[in-house]
Amino acid sequence: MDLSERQLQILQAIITDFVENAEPVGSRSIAKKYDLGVSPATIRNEMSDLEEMGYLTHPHTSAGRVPSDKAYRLYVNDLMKKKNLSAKDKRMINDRLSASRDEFDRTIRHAAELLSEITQLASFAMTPATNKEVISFIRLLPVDERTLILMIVSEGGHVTNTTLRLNVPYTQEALELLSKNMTVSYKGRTLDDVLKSEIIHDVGSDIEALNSLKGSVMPSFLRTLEDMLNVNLYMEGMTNIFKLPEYTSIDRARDFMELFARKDWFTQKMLAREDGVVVTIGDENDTMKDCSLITATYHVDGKLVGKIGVIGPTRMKYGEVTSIMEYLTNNLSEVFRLPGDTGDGNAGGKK
Amino acid sequence: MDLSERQLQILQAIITDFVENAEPVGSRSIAKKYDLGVSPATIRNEMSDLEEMGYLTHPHTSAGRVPSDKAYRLYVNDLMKKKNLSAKDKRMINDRLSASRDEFDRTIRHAAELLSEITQLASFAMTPATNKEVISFIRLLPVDERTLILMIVSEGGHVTNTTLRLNVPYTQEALELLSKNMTVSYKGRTLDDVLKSEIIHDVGSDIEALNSLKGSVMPSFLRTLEDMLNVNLYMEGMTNIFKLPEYTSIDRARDFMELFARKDWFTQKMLAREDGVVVTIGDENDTMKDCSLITATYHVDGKLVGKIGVIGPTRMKYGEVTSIMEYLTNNLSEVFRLPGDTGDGNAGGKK
DNA sequence: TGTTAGCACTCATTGATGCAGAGTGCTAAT
DNA sequence: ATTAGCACTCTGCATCAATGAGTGCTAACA
Repeated sequence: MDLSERQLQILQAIITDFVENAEPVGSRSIAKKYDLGVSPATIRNEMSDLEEMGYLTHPHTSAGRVPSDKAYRLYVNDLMKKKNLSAKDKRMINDRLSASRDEFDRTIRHAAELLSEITQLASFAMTPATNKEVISFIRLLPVDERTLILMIVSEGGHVTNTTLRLNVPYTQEALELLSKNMTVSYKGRTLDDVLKSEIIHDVGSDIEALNSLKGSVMPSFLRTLEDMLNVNLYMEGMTNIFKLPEYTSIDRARDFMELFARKDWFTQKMLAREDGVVVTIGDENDTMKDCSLITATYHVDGKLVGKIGVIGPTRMKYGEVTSIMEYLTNNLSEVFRLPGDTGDGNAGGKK
Repeated sequence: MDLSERQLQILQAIITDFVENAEPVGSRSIAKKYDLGVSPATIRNEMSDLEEMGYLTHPHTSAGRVPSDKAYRLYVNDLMKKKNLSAKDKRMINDRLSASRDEFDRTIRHAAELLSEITQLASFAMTPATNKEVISFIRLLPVDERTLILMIVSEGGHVTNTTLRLNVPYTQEALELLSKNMTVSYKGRTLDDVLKSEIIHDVGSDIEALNSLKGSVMPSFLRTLEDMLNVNLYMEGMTNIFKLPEYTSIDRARDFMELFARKDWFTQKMLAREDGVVVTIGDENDTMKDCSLITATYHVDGKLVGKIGVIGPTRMKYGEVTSIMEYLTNNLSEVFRLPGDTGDGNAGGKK
């Protein structure tokens, strides 16, 4: 039982209107504003049918209709048309992104800022990181006689470091030895691999000083590896949502904020989403039932995948936002493609 | 015109009561709850005097009294008595802090978490960083033929790194040369010194590849130096404030959140505060007029100074919170003192 | 048979009104 | 100097009626 052309038109009108004004929309105002050539009464009848089919709901008897999650889903799948970005927005994206093109994390953060600025919603961006990332090398650098820096670098150039302060002094030689020792052991392995395997304990040695140092460094090494999995998550424009009528209730607002205070949980959640532009609406998100979430992926050297996203109420300008995100991620992927690379994988990387 | 003993007692009672219940307190309830041996009428008279002197205010004629900023100031200076921490809190602080004692940033973050957990307020912690920090060495590490890591380490072991992606490939030799070259040039100088001076352009060389590489790296070097000034700021428990009655108004809550969205502004603000436990109340903070702010400093190797703080409404348990913060920062400073160090400065550091 | 006008009905919102309760300020008595 | 007593003020809450937006149904219409 498909929807008739007219029903689609009416549904679209209701969605458009509700997205704009955040208030239940009545038959009369639809008839007036959108030129459908039928009377309010007819629209009422159609609305009644649409409600029966689950596309609309009724806050109470004498209120107008509100689109349901199902309606938004239909809209996103079939009705929505991509909006062309304004020249201003395009320019802004181009300029702001390329301004910092040579510094990875900064670029990503700018992207999130841009996204929340343009959409006036809350946004986030995360750097690409997966448990499949491959360790390139490990360095231990001396600071003072008891302090040292542990640094792990992946093949993609992702760096994590920890400053360690030991109880006992170490020797320069032991440090260098361990540094090489560890690089040899772990180079080329994925994070996953290292974290799950027991090889940690394999790297025994006959040199006393080395073993002692190793004993101190290893626990932090593991934690630092885990840190590497904790991608950087930049959140921007969280306070934008306070401006929306759906969040004038303090409880709603608090729930929303608390969701994001749990950064790692949120990160996990987002990493699990599929690639490309993905829209989930209301109930489709098990938590955040009254939010919609749009995520998109960008590529680094045409391969490693990072995520960027927008969160807002289900009442959201899907067409606009997805267009912006598409443009933005394309631009990002472009920025992160090495010159001369055609996108065929990890070009330019170590063999 | 000092306050009489009785006036102080009454004022203290009002503050205690208001801090507890967040509601204007009347003469009758003071007389009942706090055993002052006088009738409500007497208390009323005294309250009237206290109001005239600016210690109390009146939301409206028939409401009870509310302590003013001036009253809180008096309380903090003279009336407040340090509270002994519960054994539970002490144990929690000891355990949680020392669990991660060897990893600096993690410890700091834990400290902020602890603080907001115990006080049920919003808290922050920042790692020590000053423009007086001294550069220890600079490393350039290869990732792939166009990607490299720029790493700056200060004498305190503070690390900042940036991953750079160049337009043209670099050579291994040039990289190593530049690395040494830069270390020689900047080692021992303070951040301030380097950022303000023009020496950046001095490091000319006759090797072509080196100069070209340097041209690409230098702008990022400066930005990375600036990043070093941007201390890490950890904010915790921001959502706690939603539970407070003074922030049930969405506008208040939004103002509060927006303050912290401006991280760098906030950081600057906090760095400017004096050392030790500092309490500023209401109007004493030029922004955040209805908040109180308590900051305290901790030491690293008895020298470098980091900050930790709590933000909440002026109605706050000053005695408790300051005690907690004192205990916590002492503990932190202890954790960050090298074994054997007696606190006489940068012990164990490079000569 | 699909469309529309008309009308009764529903329900949230708004503003006025009145009342209860908490608290003050003043006065007069102790 | 303290206190009891009382008039007065102001908020908060509940009640009530009016308003208006919007539906659902029925009957007329093309």
